[in-house]
Amino acid sequence: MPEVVDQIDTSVLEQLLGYNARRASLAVIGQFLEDMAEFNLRPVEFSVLTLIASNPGITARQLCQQLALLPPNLVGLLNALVKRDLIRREPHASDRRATALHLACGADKLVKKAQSRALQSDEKVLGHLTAAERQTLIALLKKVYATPQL
Amino acid sequence: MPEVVDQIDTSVLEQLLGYNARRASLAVIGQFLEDMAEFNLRPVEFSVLTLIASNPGITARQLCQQLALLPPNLVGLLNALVKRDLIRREPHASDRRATALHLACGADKLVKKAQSRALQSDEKVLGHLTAAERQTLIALLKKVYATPQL
DNA sequence: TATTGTTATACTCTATAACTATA
DNA sequence: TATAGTTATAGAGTATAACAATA
Repeated sequence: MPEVVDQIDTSVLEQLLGYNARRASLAVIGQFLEDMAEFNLRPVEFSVLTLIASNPGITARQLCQQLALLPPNLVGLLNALVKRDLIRREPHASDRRATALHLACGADKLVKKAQSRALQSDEKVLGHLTAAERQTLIALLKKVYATPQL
Repeated sequence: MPEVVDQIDTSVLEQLLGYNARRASLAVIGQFLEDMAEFNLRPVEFSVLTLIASNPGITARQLCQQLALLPPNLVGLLNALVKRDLIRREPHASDRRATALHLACGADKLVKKAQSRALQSDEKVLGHLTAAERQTLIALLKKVYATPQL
């Protein structure tokens, strides 16, 4: 039993998926936060704006399902985006309980810029991976979460 | 512009590393929490115990660096593990400011069981991936976080 | 009776400043 | 002067219960 630890043995942790996934996520999110600071967008806000841009009229419930958010936690986020004139709430066409979410006029420009910046952020983190490796990585991540766990 | 969204278009998000990494992490951590409930160990507690087991005498500062924790947030976690008789704090051999962390007597048995269970948990999440795919996934995740971002 | 959105609230996780004792 | 550990505290993220309006 060594009295003083100099080199840390992480061999057990390093073979576990969760440990590696968490450390990779920290690296990706850290770079994302840095690159998105100019737009003042956190990852969830970026995802919400992107889904609204690609799916005009989407409801809060659909956003919650897609992004694994709980409805009470989405309310304040949407309020903030409305206050920043990035989105607007409109009456839903067929369900008067729901609200249809749309980008505010002019917000599509900012969203496009942010999306381009997000791709650049990925580029930084994945810069030392080949194109094939990147595709493989994303495909394998999808395979992890896109399958019913039964 | 569709009035009602039925099928959600996630094509933009799905090409981004952060989105896929987050969803994969949620799946992995969810399974981990379920499988570790019997031991009442959260992911961070499991990692701390594993590092102490593999590195007897490791200091709190070394744990913080390895697991990306902030010192104030580790204190309570270690206190709880001491109270549960899983670890003990001992004087450091060469630095009287530091404390050397060790597993408590008998805790190695629980840690080994938990590590075995963690591997089983990975097995569930990765069950539909081939052995080669799993190795590739972990290797690529390491490549993402183990490289200087410059 | 079930669902959408909302309020209020609590619990966990993460972050910062400041202190002590040692180096 | 710098570092290891600690305290107190604040903020962000995530969770449940309950309500009004609508299906």
